[in-house]
Amino acid sequence: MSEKILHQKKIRSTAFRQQVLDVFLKYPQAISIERIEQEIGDHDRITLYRTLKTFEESGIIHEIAVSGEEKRLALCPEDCHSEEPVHQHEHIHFQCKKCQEVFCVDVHSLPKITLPGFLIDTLDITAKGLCGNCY
Amino acid sequence: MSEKILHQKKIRSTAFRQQVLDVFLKYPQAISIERIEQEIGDHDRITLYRTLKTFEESGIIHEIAVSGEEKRLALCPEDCHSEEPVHQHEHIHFQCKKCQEVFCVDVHSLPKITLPGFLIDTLDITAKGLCGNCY
DNA sequence: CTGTGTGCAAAGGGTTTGCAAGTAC
DNA sequence: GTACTTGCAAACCCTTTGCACACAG
Repeated sequence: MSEKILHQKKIRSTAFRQQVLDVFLKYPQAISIERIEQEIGDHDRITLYRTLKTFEESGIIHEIAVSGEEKRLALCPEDCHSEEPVHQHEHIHFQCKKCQEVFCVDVHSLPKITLPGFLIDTLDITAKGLCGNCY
Repeated sequence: MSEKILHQKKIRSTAFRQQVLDVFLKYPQAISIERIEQEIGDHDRITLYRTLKTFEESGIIHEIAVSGEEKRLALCPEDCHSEEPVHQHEHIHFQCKKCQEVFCVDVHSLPKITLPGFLIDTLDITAKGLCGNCY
């Protein structure tokens, strides 16, 4: 599975990359680098950083900034071919105030917002509240 | 002005804090730590970090996470009494794709979003596009 | 075989901690 | 006077860079 994805995204399939990608496939939510490190056990941290950077540039994962907390990473939707620094997905992020987990949630349409004096192109929305496991 | 705000927020008014606060008062947009450092000239970096932390805890400023970029800081609305780690304001953030500046923009009402399986409490929205100076 | 990925060492840079001296109130 | 703030030194830790070796295709 992970091997297939790597080929599909046109990057070399190595044991380490498969291992890292498997962590993303295992979790439905957005995860921190710390979590990844716990999951893959003994490893070279430098290689991990380079792997994550490659994944991001290849449109495999995207970064989610969370105010006051460390950033999270999550799988992109399968159809992401973005080589742009900021990926465009039709989804929003949800952070649970209790368990702190961050989820990517697909939505059919994003709300429309207009601001006088600004030309809005894209929306990046992070909702907060309680996830299904916590209420 | 800055002295008044510091008293109002019940923290000691020192020369350094006034200097830092003046930078925020000078800029309408959210600024990076780098920008603050440029503005205040020669200074002790450690004291600056502690000052910013104090400001954040006192509800004077709030942090804005921007994916792939360094975080920004901006003044809270005057009525912010939030001692919570995450402040609640009825505004959204806007980042210009050309000049990269981040603005806090007041809105009368935030859009309503519902997600099956999630209980949404607050929305954190960052719009991207072009600001008035860039189009 | 050739270009790419990996792992180690070292360096870089932002941020935090400890503590003594200075300052607001 | 007392508690808080500042500034310096040092430490921390995440992240990047350089380079030789290993490996995918």
